[in-house]
Amino acid sequence: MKFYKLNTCSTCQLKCDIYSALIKSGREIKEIKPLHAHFRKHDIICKQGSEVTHALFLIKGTAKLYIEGINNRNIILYLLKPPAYIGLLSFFEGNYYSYSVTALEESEVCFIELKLVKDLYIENHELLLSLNQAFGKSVSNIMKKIITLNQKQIRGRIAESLIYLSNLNNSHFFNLGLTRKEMGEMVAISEENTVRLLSEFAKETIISIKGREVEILDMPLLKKISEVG
Amino acid sequence: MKFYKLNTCSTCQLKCDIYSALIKSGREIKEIKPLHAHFRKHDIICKQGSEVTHALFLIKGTAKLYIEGINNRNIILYLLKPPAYIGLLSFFEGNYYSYSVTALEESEVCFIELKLVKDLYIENHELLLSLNQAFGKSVSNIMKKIITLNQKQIRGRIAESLIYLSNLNNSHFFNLGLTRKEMGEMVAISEENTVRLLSEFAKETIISIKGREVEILDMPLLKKISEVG
DNA sequence: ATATAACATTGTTTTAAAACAACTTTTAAT
DNA sequence: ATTAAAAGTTGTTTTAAAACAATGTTATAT
Repeated sequence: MKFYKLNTCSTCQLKCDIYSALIKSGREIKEIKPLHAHFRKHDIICKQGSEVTHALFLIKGTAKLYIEGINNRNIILYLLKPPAYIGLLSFFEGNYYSYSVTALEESEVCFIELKLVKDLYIENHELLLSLNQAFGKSVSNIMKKIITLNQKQIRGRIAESLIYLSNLNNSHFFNLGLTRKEMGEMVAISEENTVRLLSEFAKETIISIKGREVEILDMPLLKKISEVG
Repeated sequence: MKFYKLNTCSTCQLKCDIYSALIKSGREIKEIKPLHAHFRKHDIICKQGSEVTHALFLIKGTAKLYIEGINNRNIILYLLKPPAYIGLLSFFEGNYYSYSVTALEESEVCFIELKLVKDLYIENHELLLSLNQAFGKSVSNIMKKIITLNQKQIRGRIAESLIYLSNLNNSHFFNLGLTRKEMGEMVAISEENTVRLLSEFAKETIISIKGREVEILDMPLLKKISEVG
């Protein structure tokens, strides 16, 4: 986190659930004291094992959420684009993050004091329910991920992550936004095999790839590959 | 589920959080209409993909919670012993179970209408918070599991599951309660390698095993093996 | 009591994917 | 503009674990 500034919700374009809850609660906006922090590429937004002190909300940019494993090997669970709760999975869990989040590009994050959020959702169960919804959705995705990582072959796994990125970008044409290594970390594949498979898919004209610019040429086939394993 | 009976909370020895919330809410106990169902060994308590209609609470017995993967290959996430919320992870998520739960021995499960629980926790955020706590705890365990499954070698993984079972039973001497195949499913190892490793550990006098009766003889070494990978 | 199915074991072969190595290209910093 | 450091690529070797195969053992049901 290189620099940050105090912000007010009034000037923030992205009205989050917490803001709505605040308004409903009849409290003063100034009570919220949101801190907007800027993160540069590669900056750590929150660190596995560290204490959860604020609710974090991604306002701008992209970030990767990953578990830090053994021998500096990471597994990326998913990518975050605004609006997104960053600390969500660790939020109810307890006091420490069970994963890390790092900015993939210039990003902006709103820090809201945890105590305030807790006070708010005790008054306003709608907020809590909406947090729970998002929470549960993540869990469901993680279940699918466990199966993918353990039971699909690398070809199917790479196919799957290409589909994931295509959905995330709402287009068959998109920029990876990740290094080949990170791309591999999304589905627990070595960097080398990631490169190899992307080239393979390109040679088979399933995708076209130039640098990090990808176009999916045959989505049905890609889906098939991803399903078979 | 072979047979079941209507029960009242008054006769139930295991006073759950839902019961406490009900009392606090000032409602009548009879409102809760809990259905106690008996399950035999191998019976499915809830099925991946099916609708979530009740809150399930394990009262007696043991059950395995697992994801059904590709080609009938399952991954057991954890075992359940009373008192335990069964449907918890899918509870907030939405309408369908993202995993299955099956009884490992004669078990008893209390079914409580979902609507009632939701009404209750909207009135009583303590209930919701306690559900969330348990929920978050599960998530944290799953994170660790992902790393274990992907980054540890089978020796380390078997060591880990032996430690897990030892903790679950609060003793260095316990009955596996699982077939070798299921034991393997806890850490994504083939049945054959599971057998092999258990014999190997026995030969190295790290454990002693006769049938399903296990005694851990050298816990420090087992922990070391589990940590190294 | 006997048959049948489920569970357990052990040695051997195959295979998928990592690791290694050597090199090129791109990007960032001074 | 030059150099250093990331990032990307491709062929080869190694390895861990699954799959296969064959057989033994223990439950379970009739």
